[in-house]
Amino acid sequence: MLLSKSCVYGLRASLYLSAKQDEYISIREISEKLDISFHFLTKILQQLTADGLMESYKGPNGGIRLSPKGRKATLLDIVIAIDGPELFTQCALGLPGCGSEDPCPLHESWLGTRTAISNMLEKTSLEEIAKEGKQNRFRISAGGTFNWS
Amino acid sequence: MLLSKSCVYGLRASLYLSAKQDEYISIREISEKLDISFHFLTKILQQLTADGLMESYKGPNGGIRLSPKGRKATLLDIVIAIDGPELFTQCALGLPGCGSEDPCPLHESWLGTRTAISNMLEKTSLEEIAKEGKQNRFRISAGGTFNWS
DNA sequence: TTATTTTAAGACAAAATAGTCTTAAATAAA
DNA sequence: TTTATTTAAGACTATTTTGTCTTAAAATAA
Repeated sequence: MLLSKSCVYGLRASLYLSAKQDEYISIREISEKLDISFHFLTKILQQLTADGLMESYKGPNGGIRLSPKGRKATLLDIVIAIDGPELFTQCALGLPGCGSEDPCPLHESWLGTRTAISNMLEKTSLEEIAKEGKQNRFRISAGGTFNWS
Repeated sequence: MLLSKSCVYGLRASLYLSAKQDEYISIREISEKLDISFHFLTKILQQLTADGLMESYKGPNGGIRLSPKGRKATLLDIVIAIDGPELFTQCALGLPGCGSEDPCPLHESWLGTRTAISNMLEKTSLEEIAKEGKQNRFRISAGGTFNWS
């Protein structure tokens, strides 16, 4: 699996929030609409909040929203916040000493491939994806029922 | 992580065997040279044997070797035998209904990226990598002590 | 103030992955 | 035949990831 489940949940929730305005959205709503365990999602979003990508507010009409930083962020920022940077820094075979001077058999092509992965995640901000989403009605749930409006 | 640990161990053992002639190599030797748990490696290699990519022989001077099929195989064949094909067939967000008619935000670029990954793993057979390895002395262990000879 | 709604935090459980250990079966050599 | 060497098989443990549940803390409104 390229991305952990936690990471995928974090990405989908970020996409959900990107379609909303600045109001706080309850995690309960997100978890129900995207069919993700509420408590599990809460933990993941706490990470993103700690990272400054989201802002939360307690109490009635509280919830979570993307911070300004989060709106400018790309999917790569979310992935690194949750799964860490290893995918984009390490040898494909996990060999500590692998490098251009002493490469594993995959070294050269892995450099290109992992750049392709990071480009894929980096090329558009959440803000921009939200715009495209409103045009293209991108799927972000298994049921495909999310309304980008 | 792109590949599971089991998968990486299987790849490194395959590369080790690719450098050898047709004789049986003991799993003990591979596990010591590549610093992989012996019993764990045994299980992984049993999978590859069951898949017809390797051949094993019990008893003194027994061991394991690549089958003719295994010599012609690519790293992609090893990866699919151990981690399964999901990485190359599924949506990046794991959404069941994602497809060109109803895509997730990553759908289009993921098609290209996952092809890049599979090309990376598919472009050379173990046989060919072994030739290159003998020229380039590719690293396949953390210590980097493997002798392609 | 009191009750309600929400996130925060952390204990706990379940499932998947990774790793260890013991015994069985096959083979070869003494 | 007996012993040693090797893979096969499976029970078992440890760790990581995923998921659940309870309580605390903050905020709002009655």
